[in-house]
Amino acid sequence: MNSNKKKSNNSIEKLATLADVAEQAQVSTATVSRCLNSPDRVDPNTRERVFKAIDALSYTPNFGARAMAARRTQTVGAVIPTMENSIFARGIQAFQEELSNHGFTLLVASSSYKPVREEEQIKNLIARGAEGLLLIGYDRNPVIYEFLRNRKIPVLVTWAFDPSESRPAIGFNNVEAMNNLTKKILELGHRKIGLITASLKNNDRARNRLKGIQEAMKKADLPEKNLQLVQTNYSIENGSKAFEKIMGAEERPTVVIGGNDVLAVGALRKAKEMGFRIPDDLSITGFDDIELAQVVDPALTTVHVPHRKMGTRAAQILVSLINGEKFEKSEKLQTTIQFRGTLGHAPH
Amino acid sequence: MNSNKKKSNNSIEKLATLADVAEQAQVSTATVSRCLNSPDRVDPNTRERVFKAIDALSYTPNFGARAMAARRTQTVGAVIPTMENSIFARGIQAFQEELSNHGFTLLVASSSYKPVREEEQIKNLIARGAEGLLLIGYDRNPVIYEFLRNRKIPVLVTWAFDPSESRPAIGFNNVEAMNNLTKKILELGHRKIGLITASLKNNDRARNRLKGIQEAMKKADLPEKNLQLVQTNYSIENGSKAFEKIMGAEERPTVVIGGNDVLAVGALRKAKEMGFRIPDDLSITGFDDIELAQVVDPALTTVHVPHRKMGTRAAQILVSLINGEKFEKSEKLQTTIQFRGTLGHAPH
DNA sequence: AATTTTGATGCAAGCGCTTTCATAGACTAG
DNA sequence: CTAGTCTATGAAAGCGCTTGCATCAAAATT
Repeated sequence: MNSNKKKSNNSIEKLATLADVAEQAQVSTATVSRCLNSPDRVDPNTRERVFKAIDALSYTPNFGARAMAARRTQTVGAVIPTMENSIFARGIQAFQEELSNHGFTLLVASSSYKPVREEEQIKNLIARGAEGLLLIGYDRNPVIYEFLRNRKIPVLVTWAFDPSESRPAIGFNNVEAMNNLTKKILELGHRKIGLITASLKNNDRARNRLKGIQEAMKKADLPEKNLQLVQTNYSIENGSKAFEKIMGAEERPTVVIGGNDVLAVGALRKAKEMGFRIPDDLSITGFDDIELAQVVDPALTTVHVPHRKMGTRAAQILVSLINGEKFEKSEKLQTTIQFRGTLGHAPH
Repeated sequence: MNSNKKKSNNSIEKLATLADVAEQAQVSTATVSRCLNSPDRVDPNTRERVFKAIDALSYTPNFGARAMAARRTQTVGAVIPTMENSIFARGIQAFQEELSNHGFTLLVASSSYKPVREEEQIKNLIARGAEGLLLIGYDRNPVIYEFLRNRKIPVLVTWAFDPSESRPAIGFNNVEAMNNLTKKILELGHRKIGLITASLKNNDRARNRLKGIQEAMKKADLPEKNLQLVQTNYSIENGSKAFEKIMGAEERPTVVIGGNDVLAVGALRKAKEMGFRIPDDLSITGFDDIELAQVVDPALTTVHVPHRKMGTRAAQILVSLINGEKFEKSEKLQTTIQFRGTLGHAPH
C-alpha cells in the first residue's frame, strides 16, 4: 500500500537484495530465503508472490553472503598447469560434469606450470570457498600441503598414481606406462632414444615417465648415454625446437619419445620438414592421446590415458571426501599403448 | 598473557578468521584488515606481529566476507562456449593476463553452446561477484541483457564485431572475414562450395560467416544451390562426418569451407582417408588459425584471427567499463587470410 | 610551553544472507 | 472442549570482513 521507499528504476541505487525482495513480497527475509533453499517449506501462494518479486527485481542471491551464512559453498576447485593446449580439457570436462551431478560447481584455475602461481591459485580457490581441491600430480611444496591440512580441505591428486605415496590419488602410473611403451620400442630394435620432456623440476609425472624409460633401458642393458633428453615447456613449437636440438647431436637416436602429445607433434612436424620419413627413418611417440594425435600424418602412436574416466571418478571421490567419508586407497587407472603410424622398426 | 580460549591445535574447530589472527597478534581486527589491504598504514612492528600470526594460523581471508564488506570483488567473468578444443584458449589466456595486470581475477565458465546453460553461468558469475562480463558473440536472449542492464553489470561482447549492433564489442567482422576468403576461393575458379558450419541457431558468428559466403557468391552470380551446407557441433569427429555427408551428395563441391579449424581438420582427415589429394582434387579452408591448423598435413589455409590482441584489448576495455568510463564505439580487429597448403585452384 | 598536525590504532556498524527459536493459527485426537 | 501436533512464518543472531569515526600519543609548529 505504501510507496516502497527504495525500490525501482531510479538508477543510482544498489542491487536488489533479499530484503528488497522480502519487502516487495510482504514477507520476511527468512521466508524468501526458504523459498530459495527449501521451497516446499513455504506455502504455495506465498511462494508465488516471492518469485514474482524476485523476477520483478532481477534479484540474484549473493554467493558470498550465502556462503558465509550457510557455511557451505558447494564448490570445488581445480588447478591445472595449463589451459592453452587441451591436455587437461577432456578430463576436466568430465570432472565438472560429474561434479554438477552431485550439485557442486567447479572453479578452475591454471598455474602455467609455476609452483608459485599454483600456490596463489590454491589460496585463491580456498578463499573463494572451495571445499575440496583437485590437483595435478603429487609434487609440491610440503608447506602448501600442510596449509591445506590445517584448513581441513580434502585434496585429491590426479593424473598420477604412485604406489609409494599415501595421499589420495586417482590416476595412472607414469613409470609403468612409459616403461611399457619403452619395452615395446626396444622390441622393435631401437637402441638409441631421444626424449623430449617437460622440465623435470617440480614435475613428478615427467620424472616418473623418464624413470620408466630408464628402467626399461637398464633391463635391456643399455647404457644411460643411449638416452638423450632435452627439457622444454609444453608447446608444439618447443617440441620442434627440441627435436632439432636432438637431431643436431652427433649420434642420432632412431626414436624420439615425446613427453606428451603436444611435444611429439612438434617433433613430428619438424621431422617431416627435415625430410625424415616417419616411421621408416625415425619413430616418434607421444603420451596422452589427445585429439591432436589423430589428425597429424602419420597419426601418432601414443600412450592412451582414460581421461574421461579419470575425471568422472575424481569427482566422485572428491565429493565423498568432502562429505567426510574415508578414502581407503588411491585408485590406479590403466593406460594402454595406442598404436598408430609413427612407431616402427629401427632402421637398418 | 592470558590463555587464548579458542586457539591452536585442538582439531575440532573452525578455520582461522580475522578475529583469531587479531587475538593472536594482540591487535584489533581493523588492524589486521589494514595489514592485508594497505600495509603501509600500519606500524612495521605491528605488521610483523600480524603476519606472524597469519602464518601461524594458516589464515586465508574469506573472499565472500571481504567482497560483502568491501563491495568490491575485483573479479570479472567470462563465459565461453567450450573449453574442449582450444578455439578460445589463446584469447582467454591473453585476456586473463591483462586482467591480472589490472589487479582483476578472471572466472571462466563454459556453456557447451547451450543458451540455457549460458544464462545459468552468467547468473552464477554474477552471484560470485563478477563486476563485468565477457561474452562471446551478440546472440542471446534479450531478457538476459535486460537482466544485466538492471544489475548494471558492464558487458563486453567479443569474437565478433557487427557494425549494426550498438552494444560494446571488440572483435572482427565475421561477414567480412568470410567474404574475403570466399572471394579468394572464387578467384581460384571454384564454383561449387561446401560449408561445414556450427549450428546457425543462437550463433551470430556462424550466421555471419555464412552471410559472408553468400554475399560473395551472389556478387559472382552464383546460385544459392551452389552452396551446400551442413550444420554440426564443433569437433574434429563431426567435421569428418559432415564432410562425408557433403561428399555423398550427387554434386560434389570443389572446396569445403570449415566454419572453424576444428571442423576443417576433421574434413581434411576424412578427405585424405577417402583418397582425395589436397589441394589438387579438393580444397579445404578453416577459420581461427589455432595451432592445430599448422600441424596437419597439408597445413590448413585458414582465416587468421588476432586472438591475443583481442583478449588483451578486451581486458582493457572491460576494466575501463567497470571503472565507469564510457566506451564510445566498438573496436574492430582485422583478420587476414593465412595461406597454407589446403587451398588451390579448382580442379579441371 | 601551548597548540596543531600526524600517525597508529580501536570501536562498532553493517554488507546480504541462513537458521534457530518462538509464535500463532489450523487441525487432529481423545 | 481441551490438549497436543503440525505448518507457515517472523525476529534476530550471527557468518567474516571493511571502514568511517573517534581516540590518543608523539612529532611538528608556533
